[in-house]
Amino acid sequence: GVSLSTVSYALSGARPISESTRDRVLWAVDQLNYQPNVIARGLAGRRTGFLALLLPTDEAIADSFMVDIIVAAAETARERGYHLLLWTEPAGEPAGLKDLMRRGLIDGALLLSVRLHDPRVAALREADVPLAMIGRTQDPDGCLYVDSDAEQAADAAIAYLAELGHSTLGYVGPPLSAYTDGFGIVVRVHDSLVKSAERHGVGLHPVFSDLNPTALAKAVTDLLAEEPPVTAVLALDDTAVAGILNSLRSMQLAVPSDVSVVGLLIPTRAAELAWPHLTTVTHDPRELGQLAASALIDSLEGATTEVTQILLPSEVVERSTTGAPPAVRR
Amino acid sequence: GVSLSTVSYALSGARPISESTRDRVLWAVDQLNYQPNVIARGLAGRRTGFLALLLPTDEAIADSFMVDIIVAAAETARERGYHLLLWTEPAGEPAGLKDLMRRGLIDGALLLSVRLHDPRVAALREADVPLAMIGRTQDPDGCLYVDSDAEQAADAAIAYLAELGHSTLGYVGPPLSAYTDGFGIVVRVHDSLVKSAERHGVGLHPVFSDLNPTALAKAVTDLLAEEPPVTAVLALDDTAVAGILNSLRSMQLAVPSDVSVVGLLIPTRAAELAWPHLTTVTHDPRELGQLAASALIDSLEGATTEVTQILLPSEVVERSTTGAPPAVRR
DNA sequence: CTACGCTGTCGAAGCGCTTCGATAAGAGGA
DNA sequence: TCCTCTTATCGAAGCGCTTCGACAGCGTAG
Repeated sequence: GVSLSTVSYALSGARPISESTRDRVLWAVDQLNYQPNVIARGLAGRRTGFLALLLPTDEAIADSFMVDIIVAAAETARERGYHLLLWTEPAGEPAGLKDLMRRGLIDGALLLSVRLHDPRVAALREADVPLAMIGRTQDPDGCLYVDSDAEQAADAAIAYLAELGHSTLGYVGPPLSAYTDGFGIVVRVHDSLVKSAERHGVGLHPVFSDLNPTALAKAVTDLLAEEPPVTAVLALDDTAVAGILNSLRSMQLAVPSDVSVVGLLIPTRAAELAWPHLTTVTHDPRELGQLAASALIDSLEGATTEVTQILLPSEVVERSTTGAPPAVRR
Repeated sequence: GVSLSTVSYALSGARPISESTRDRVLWAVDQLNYQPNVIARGLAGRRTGFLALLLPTDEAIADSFMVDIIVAAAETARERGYHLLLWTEPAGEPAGLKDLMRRGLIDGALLLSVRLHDPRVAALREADVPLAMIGRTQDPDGCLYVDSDAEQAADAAIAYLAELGHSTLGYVGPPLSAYTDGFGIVVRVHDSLVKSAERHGVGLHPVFSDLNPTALAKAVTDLLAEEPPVTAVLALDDTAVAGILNSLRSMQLAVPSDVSVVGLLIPTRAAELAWPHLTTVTHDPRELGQLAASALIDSLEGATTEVTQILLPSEVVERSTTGAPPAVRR
């Protein structure tokens, strides 16, 4: 019983509508089970309600918990009335990305697996598409991001092990290619570990290893051959941790009485699948996805004027792979 | 230099256009770097170019390789000019799904983690939305699907172990809730294992276990306490396999000389992360995603009249966890 | 040489919404 | 009482494309 435009205003609230009219409109909407057509709305308005989730396909680091980030982001988007579009492309050359944006399809983009120098960021900023990074570039000034606080996590791990009495630590990092490719988390964790070890006055031996069992066994052997030998091993990836635990077992070394093991930025689920249950510095992929989607939508809707930059703190959760170093050197 | 409609026909091929005109149009398109607006196209035509990827959030079985399926499906969709929309919702009550369809947003849907009785299928068919299942319902007649051939996989595993000389097998299946919830793959693998064992004249002891190390250790202990004790253990999930291998190690049992272990439907990547490298009946999540997306798009575009129903065969890949049973009973 | 069909092109309508400018109705000041 | 200023509502234009019906131009058959 009202005009088309009145309905539109009643639903969007873009212009004042009297309470009685709005009530009638809402009643009718409810009665007819009316769902506005997303496509038409996108055409007419400037906003489309689509967010792109940029998923690099040239990803070197296997992350079995990526799916948690994705699902959490999708859920958050949906709750707030947005749709998440999956866009798979090599991060190195985001050619298709430019087409995507020229098509006027998306309101914003969520970047996964951000590298220190990520060409996608430049492409998006150039096209003036709002974006949120899960991770961050080397210089994320003025750019919205949600990331793990690698510095804090590394420091917490070192402090914890130092406190336990360990004075010589090993770090099994990803293969060197991950550093040269510029994966932020890898570089930041490594650098922070080195700094923290110095600050806490403990020795740190970093090695770079592929994720296969043979390479990991070699890495562990090398660390134990140091003089003095390491009494605790840190690792960044749940696969690496599994390999390290296996290696130690096959060397007849007990965890944690001979060697302690700490997983950096490992989700609870993974920590509890390991055996013994892994002491970790925590990491919550769902929170990462959820916060990033929220922040992006906030900035899209102008809810916040400031640029959201969140570093998620982590804490040490002691499980069964850590203890005091052995009293007598082997 | 031509009319709007001519351009449209030249690009879509919906009506015959002379070669010279088409060439001019294509040249101009290329010159101007023109990208048709997906939204407008969706509004005007009947097709929108969006496919929904239905991701259940009430999923009981942790599948670390879901992300491979998703990425493969997204890549395939993109190659063929479609966009993949992530739609997360409990599979049990697909209320939001109906809204999605009423909105006229999607051309078709890809169902992940299909259950034997999946309410999503009914909802989609009622709304006349074409769908492709990754997995299949109990009675998938007339419905497009791509699934692992659980029957064949189970039979291959049993045949392989029987051939090696094992006569008493154990199967560590997921918790009973997975059966009552009706996860197709779980039920089919279980039933097929039982049938195949009978056919090959070997004993089979199925146990149902949670995925945590304690429960798995208990399951393994139970199996080894059978009379005669099992000499080979099958499992369906890579997490379960890891737990089983750990349990055996801590019982001082050697793999494969004391006990053989076979992973059912495990991707190569997971098999090679285990230690020792796991003998598996193969499973390719990427192929699943790719084929399902292809099949859905084919049917959307009327490329095939028949209903695609693919059962992907798997084969036994012998790695380092299987061998002949021990000559002397422990 | 005319009539007919065919192919290739064009113009216009419309997909379902948003948004702008305009208008009617009511409130307040002179 | 008349005029002005609000406030709530309406009508119409248009977002960028597809698609239908129409029509011009040409070849072919009668």
